[in-house]
Amino acid sequence: MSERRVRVRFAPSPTGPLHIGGVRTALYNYLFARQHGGDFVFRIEDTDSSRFVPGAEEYILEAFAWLGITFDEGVSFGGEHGPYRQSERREIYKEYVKQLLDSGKAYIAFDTPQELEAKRAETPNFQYDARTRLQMRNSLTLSPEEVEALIASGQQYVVRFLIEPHQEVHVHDLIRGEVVISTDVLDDKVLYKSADELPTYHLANIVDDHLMEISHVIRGEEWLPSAPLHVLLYEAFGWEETMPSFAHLPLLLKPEGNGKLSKRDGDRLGFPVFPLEWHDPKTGEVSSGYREKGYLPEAVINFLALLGWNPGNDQELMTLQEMVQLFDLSRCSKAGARFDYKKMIWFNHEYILQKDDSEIAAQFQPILKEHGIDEPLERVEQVVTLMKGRINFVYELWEQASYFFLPPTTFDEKSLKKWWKDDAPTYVAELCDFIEKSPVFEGAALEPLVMDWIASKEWGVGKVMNAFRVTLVGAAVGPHIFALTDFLGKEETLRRARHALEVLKDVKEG
RNA sequence: GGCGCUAUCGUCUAUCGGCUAGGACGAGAGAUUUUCAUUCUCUAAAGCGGGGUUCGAUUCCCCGUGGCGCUACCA
Repeated sequence: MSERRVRVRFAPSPTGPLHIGGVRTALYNYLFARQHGGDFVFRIEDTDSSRFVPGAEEYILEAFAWLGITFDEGVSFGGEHGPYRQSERREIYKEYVKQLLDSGKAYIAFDTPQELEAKRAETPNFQYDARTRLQMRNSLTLSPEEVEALIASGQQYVVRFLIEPHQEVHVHDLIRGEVVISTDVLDDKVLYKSADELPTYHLANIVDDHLMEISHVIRGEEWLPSAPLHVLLYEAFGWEETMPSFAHLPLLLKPEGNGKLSKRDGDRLGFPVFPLEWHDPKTGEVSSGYREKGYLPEAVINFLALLGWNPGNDQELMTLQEMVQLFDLSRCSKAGARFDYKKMIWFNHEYILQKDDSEIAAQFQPILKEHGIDEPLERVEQVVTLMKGRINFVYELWEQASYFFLPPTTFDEKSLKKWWKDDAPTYVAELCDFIEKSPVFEGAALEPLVMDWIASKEWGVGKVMNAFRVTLVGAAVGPHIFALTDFLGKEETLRRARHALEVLKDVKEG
C-alpha cells in the first residue's frame, strides 16, 4: 500500500459558492498530493439534478485559481480518468448498480417518498433496514414477475444497499484512529434512483474513487458517519485491496455561539465565508467574498491551513511551498475549530507587510483612480512605503493616506483643539517663511535646520510641528512630517500651509 | 431520541507520562515618538467533573458532563 501512487480529489457539488470550509479541505488535499508527488483530481458531484445551480462550477474553479490551489486532472483540466462530472457518468454507474443487484448485495424498492414519509411519521425511529425491509414494497418481498411488471409499467424505483445486521465495520482513520460501528445502526441506503437515472452520492463516490484510483480520501468530519457505509460498499464490490485510506477533518465552527460555520454567519458577523463574492442567480442575493473584501489569497490560505493543523513548532507564517513540506495528517487536530476572523485580519496585515511595495502600489493605484486621482506608480509606491505598516487591507490606504494626494478641505476638530492654539498661526506662518527661504528643502537636510530654528525661537517642537501638520493633513495624524513634505514638494507644502492659515482664520472668527 | 466524533488560556494551538503548562491572535499596561499609527517590552489568561492505571497524569482507560456531526430518493 505504501507503493501506491498518491491520488487525492476534491469533489464539490455545484449547488452554490464554495464554502470556506471546503477551501480548507481542498487545501489539505492539495498539500498532501504535492508533498507526495501525487495527483490532485477535481471532480464535480452533480448527482442531484434538482440542486444544480448554474455558475457554481465556474465559481469554484475561479476561486481555486485565485487562491493558487492547482489541480492535475479533472473537470476543465483533462486527464485519463474522465469524464469527471458525475452527470456524464450515468452509464458507468448503471453497470455497477447492476453488479450489486446481480450479486444480491442490493435490491429494488418501490416505496414512494410519500409512503416513506408516512411510515416515518407513524413509526418512531423508523429506519429502512433488516428489521423493516420485509414489510416494504421491494424485490425482497415481491416476486420477480411482479417486480418486472412494475418496472415495465413505468413505476419509479430506487436501488437500496442491503446491509447485513450484527456485523462490525472498522474504519481506519488517519486522524482519529480506528472507528468501529455496528451495521445494526445503518440503514439500507438508496444507491440509485430510476427517476433521473442517477446514483446517489454514496454509490457515485465509491465507484469514482475506485475508477479514478484515489488513494486517500481527505474530507470533512460530517462524512464520518457514512464512512462505514462506504467501507461496506468497497467490500461489496470486492475492492478491499485498493480501498483508499480515510482522513476526516475537524469542522470549522462559528466564531461565537453554537454550530458549524454557515453561509449566514459571514455577513452577519462582518467577514466573508466565501472566497469570492457570490451573486445568487435565483434570489439575486449577494454574499461577500475574501477577494472583494481585500484579503490576499496567501493570507487566506495561511490562516486556513492553521485551522486544524500546525507544523509542530511556533511558526505561523509560511508559504504554500513551506506548507507542502511541513504538512502532516497526523498533526491535524480532532476537535472542531472556531473561525477566528480577527486572526485572519492579522494574517492579512502580515502578508501586506511582506509584499513588495510596488505590488501593493499596483493594487492601490486603481483605488486612487476610482477617486479621480491619477498618479504614477512611483509616487503611489512612495506612499505605500510610508503607510503600509499601519494597514490591514490595501483599501485602508485610501482612508489613511488620501491627504497625500488631496489637500485637506476640512480640519479635524479634536486636532484643532489640541494643536491649533493662539500662537499656532504665528508658528506656521513663520515656519513657511523659513522654509521658503531655506537653501534646502529635502527632509533629511531641512529637518535639522528647522529644529535649530525652533530651538532658537524657544518654541516647543511639538507645538510648531503639530500645528504645521494640521495645516498639511487636516488632522493630527500621519507619517513623519518631513517624509510628507518630501512627497508634497516645496510648492505644495507651502501652498497647503498658507491656504490652511487663511481658512482657519475665518473659522476662528466665525 | 439513536449512533459517532470530540474536550488545554476568550480564540487557534504546543506538550506524544515528569510542568515553573509554551507560542500566536485578541485584551490590558508601559517604553519610544513632534501627531496618529507602527515597533518594542511586560502583564493577565487554560488542562470540564469523577473514578481508575502508574512512583508520577494535561497526556493512557472508564463513567459522567459539555460541544460538534450524522440520522433524506442532499451532498
